[in-house]
Amino acid sequence: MSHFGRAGPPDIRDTFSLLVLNITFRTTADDLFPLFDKYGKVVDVFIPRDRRTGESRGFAFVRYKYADEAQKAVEKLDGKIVDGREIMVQFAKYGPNAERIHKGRIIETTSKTSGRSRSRSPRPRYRDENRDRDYRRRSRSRSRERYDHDRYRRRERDRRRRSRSRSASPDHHKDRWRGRHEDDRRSRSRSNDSASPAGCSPHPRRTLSPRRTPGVDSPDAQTSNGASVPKTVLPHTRVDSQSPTPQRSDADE
DNA sequence: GTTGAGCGTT
Repeated sequence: MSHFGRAGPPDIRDTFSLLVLNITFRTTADDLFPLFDKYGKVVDVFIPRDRRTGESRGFAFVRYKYADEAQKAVEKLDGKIVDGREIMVQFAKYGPNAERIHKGRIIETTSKTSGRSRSRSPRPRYRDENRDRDYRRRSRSRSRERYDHDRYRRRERDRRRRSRSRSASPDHHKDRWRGRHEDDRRSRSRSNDSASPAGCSPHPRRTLSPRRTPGVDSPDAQTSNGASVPKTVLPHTRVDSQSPTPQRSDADE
């Protein structure tokens, strides 16, 4: 819907993509179109938004037909206050296929792309010396190099679910959260097993149970009882990932 | 209702 009625990339044959950063989260392509269209022929304006939340990610792609117009728009709209925020307009360094593009234009053909190598690390070359615009306020942009895109990923996760600070008392909190957010228990389950600070959540259940697999792993069970007892899985397992019904299991109040 | 580093879709 963000497009002008087009589905997917319309035509990126000789178009120049401009990356608009620092835009507000509520800025839509319709708001940027008239803005960029005034400086040149805008072929398409696309604003990547989250698949889950559906909100804008804070940047947009304005595709121009000519480089001169795009360049002009960069100098004109770069640093412009849009929706109360200072946007940053610059040529896209990466194409839709995560390929290197020159001046917002794709230099390499998509057929030549051997996999989408988004590794943009070993390329701290030209950055802005080519740009005619002055350095206005790029204090964080510099430091951004040292940071990896991991931070970006982490931020995305936070977007979905607030920062779950388990530093407090996850014991009683966990129970409450489990009852409210059962859809995210999968994520927490992985983390809780991977990262478990000492003294936070001891897992005595990890110890070998006296009876686990009757007849195969626990010959002791049948020998002891003298007969294979069809004992089902005990509630001690407490699997909060396959039990959508948090009925009384181990913690009966 | 929030946040703010970074590069994209039917």
